[in-house]
Amino acid sequence: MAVRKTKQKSAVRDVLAGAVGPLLPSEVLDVARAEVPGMGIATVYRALAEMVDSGAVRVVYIGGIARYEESSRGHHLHFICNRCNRTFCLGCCPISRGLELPPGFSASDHEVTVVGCCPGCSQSPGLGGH
Amino acid sequence: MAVRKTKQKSAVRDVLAGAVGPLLPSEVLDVARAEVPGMGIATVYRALAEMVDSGAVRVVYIGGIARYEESSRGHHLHFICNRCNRTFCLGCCPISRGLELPPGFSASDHEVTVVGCCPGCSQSPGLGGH
DNA sequence: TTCTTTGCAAAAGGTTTGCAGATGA
DNA sequence: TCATCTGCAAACCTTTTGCAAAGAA
Repeated sequence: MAVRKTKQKSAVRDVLAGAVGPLLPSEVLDVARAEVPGMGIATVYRALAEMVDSGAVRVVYIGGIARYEESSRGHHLHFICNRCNRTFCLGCCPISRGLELPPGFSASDHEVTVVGCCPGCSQSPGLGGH
Repeated sequence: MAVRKTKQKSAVRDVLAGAVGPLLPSEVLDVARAEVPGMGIATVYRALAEMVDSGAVRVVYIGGIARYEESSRGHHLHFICNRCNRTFCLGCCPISRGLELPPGFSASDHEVTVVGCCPGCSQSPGLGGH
């Protein structure tokens, strides 16, 4: 079960490295195809799964939809604009600095996602998608 | 498009009222069938959608999976045990009391989910599901 | 009666898997 | 060489939709 290096996996890694926020598998494929024409969606899913397993990539669920980003970016707050549907990575997570749980509960992970309106859409009412 | 009252919708409402945390549609169906034998999953989805639209029920996404709970419970912190896979509603949400966003961003909603080990599983190592 | 709702089955997404051929080491 | 990886297509699963029959008002 030796892991091999392929141009498809490199493409996926490059796409995530160049992204400004977590991406959908379909978005990864669209960009990766510029590097590897004819690449298939199954390959994207398999590459992402391998990277998540190795810890290089993290899954972020926003509104029930999985998106992927480099885990080297560290834990942070995600923001999704409900007009243009774009995702952003904001500063530090507000609950990383102290989360109080009732006795008996221990946390191993947490997710925080904020939904709202981004600066671009705030300035141009009615132009956003969706 | 007058909304009618049916035993199926009452069953869904009763199930959510008796739940200790957000439920999956399939879990709602399992319990609702005790009240309405032969009920179908499509009816559950339609009833839940109607209740979400009316504001009576809220969708909670945990690990990319949609669960439903009464919105009358107010905004709070969700906890999912990674051993027994049960969900819990904990106290107040830690970021409701002050969320700072960069200039230009405005929040209309947010989700916080914590993953970890619940009191029951902490006390009986190895017994949990999954 | 009349229009909404239901259950069934098919359709629709997104994700995963099986397989034969291509390819990295 | 040869085990891993890829692309394709089919399989899966959850959620949605079409439709005829059942049911609320």
